[in-house]
Amino acid sequence: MAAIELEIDGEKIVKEAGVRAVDVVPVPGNALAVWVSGQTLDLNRPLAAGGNLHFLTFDDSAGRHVFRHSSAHLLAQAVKRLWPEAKLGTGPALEDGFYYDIWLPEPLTEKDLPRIEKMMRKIVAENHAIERLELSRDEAMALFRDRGESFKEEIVARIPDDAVISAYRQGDFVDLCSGPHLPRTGLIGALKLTQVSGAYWRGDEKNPMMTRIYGTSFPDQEGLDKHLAAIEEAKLRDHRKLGAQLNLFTFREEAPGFVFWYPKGQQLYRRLENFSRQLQEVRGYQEVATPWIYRSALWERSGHWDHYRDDLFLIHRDDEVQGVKPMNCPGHCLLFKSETRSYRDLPWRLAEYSPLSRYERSGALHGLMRVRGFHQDDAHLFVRPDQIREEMFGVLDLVDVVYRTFDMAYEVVLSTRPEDYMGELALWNRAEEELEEVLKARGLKYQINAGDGAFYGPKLDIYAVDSLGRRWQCATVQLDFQLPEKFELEYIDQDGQPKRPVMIHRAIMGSIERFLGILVEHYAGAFPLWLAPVQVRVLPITDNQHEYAGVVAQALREAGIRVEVDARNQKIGYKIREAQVEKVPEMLVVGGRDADSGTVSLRTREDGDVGALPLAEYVQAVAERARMH
RNA sequence: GCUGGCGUAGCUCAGUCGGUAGAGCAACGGUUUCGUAAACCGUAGGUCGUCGGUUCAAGUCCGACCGCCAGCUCCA
Repeated sequence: MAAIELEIDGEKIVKEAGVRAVDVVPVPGNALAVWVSGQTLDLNRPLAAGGNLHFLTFDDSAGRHVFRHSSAHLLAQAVKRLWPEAKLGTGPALEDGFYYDIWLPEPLTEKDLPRIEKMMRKIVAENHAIERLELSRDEAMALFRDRGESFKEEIVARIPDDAVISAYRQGDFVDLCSGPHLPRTGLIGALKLTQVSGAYWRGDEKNPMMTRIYGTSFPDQEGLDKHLAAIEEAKLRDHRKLGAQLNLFTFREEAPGFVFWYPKGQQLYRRLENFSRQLQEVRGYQEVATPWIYRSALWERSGHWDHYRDDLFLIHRDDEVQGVKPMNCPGHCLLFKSETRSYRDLPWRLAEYSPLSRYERSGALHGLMRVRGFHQDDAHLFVRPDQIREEMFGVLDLVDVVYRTFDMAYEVVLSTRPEDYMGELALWNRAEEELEEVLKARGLKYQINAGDGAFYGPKLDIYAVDSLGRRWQCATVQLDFQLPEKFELEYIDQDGQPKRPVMIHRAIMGSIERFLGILVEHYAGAFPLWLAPVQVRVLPITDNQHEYAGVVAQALREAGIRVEVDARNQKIGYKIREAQVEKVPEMLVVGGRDADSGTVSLRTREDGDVGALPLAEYVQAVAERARMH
């Protein structure tokens, strides 16, 4: 056998070809798989050629992926033992767990999960070696036919001719899989099945419904416990739950998908909207308001009728059909057209916060995150082609200010020309180049999703990262070369000739409803002082301090602070508890001592009792704190 | 929209075998006047999601519909 040279952590060793990574691993316990020459391989896979070996552990995302993928196989093996007539679909690893789609003769419920977990643990204890098999297509077909795995046969049939067909065996179980996998089932130290639901085979409603079982797994119990605690934390932060507890909003079955804002929620909502107005005014945006119902001819012209019709709320009156707007762009195009525009008028930046409606399918509705009636911090920029770069720069600046204000990091994805693009290729190329230049000029790291742009222009999607590390797509910036065509928009250029402007669709928060939902979860309902619907609550200790509490509140109101007095006949501990539960940022306890000396005893949501200070001093300080954002 | 689960007081939930509705919190009334996370006593509150069916009798069993939850799908 030929000798091959392997490099591990900078050290070179020479071995015979066919040596396995597991034979040369420096720390045997931790390694789950190996990264060599651009691919992850099983530790047991014989190495044909030399190269740089990097051993993957649970700390590597690729290592976790292998671990969870093997966990999915373990799940399938357990289910097959319990229900031999089960037929396997597919079972991939997820970001922090795994699932397996399995056809079963009877539906499962969560009550069945402990039984399956128990069987999984048994198979872990049996500690089977996990072994890779390479098969010809005929062998693979025969193998899965014998086992009654009709879905697997279907997958085998779809594998391209030049691909290697592999399967993995562990004890009595074999699954079609390209791998890689853990060397032994015994490595899966802690696991939990989390939920069960339905999913169509290959994601198509016309196909049979499979049972999808979700789970997660870790090398040890500690990791699993931490993960489950994090899930609990996320549940506690669920904006639907907090929204009800904090009296921000509610939903009613009389209007599914539409929000009822309570005064405190509306206060927050207005705050966000005004924050956006304030930023945009400074940057030369002009706010407009355009109609919210248009005759169908408008939607035909804009292209919505063809592409978006099922999502429109339609109104049939007087033998004609009208549609409630799902977005503002057509209205803004009509405004642009209403006068002759000069090249000097551009860029023209139109902002609008009007209500928008989209008929989301009933199963898609989800609290504030997916509604049928909403508003966006929407704007359209009508620009000359030579202005694209500078305007994009300005938009990204706005994005940066907004997300920094809410203490959120963000990630940018550039989506480029799809195959079915429309418009001039030269314009596309130039625009894409300029977008990249702007991203680089701003020092932003970005990913490219080649071919994922809209047919009418390339776009930037911006993902906000919240305090739990979750990503939310909020801001989006889309160049549009098509809508100006459809609406025959023109400006008169310097040379006296009519030219076609480019449109930039952009939203920073996106849907303000949804953004507020994200903020509720991001802050766990404890909004920073400048946003909090009630900034200060005054808590008189007895009825004797009601008059003084009124004086305190009035002084704060005059300083622009949103303040409430809790004048109920309750003990101070009760009032404090309630204010804490409602996450009021600052509480002022006022008793006889304070009334006599003109002080307030400050207690903050985060730090508890701070102590007494003169009223005037507090008013000035809190007004200062409330300004910072 | 599809599959599964759920729907009882404002909220969180109990309600056995089909026999006619229950608790805590909140609300309201009273007592208490209190210094940093829940005082005490009392009162009131229900078309058991809606409609239909089975039954002497339905919160409970059956069907349809509505809404919510999870997932799928969708999100030009």
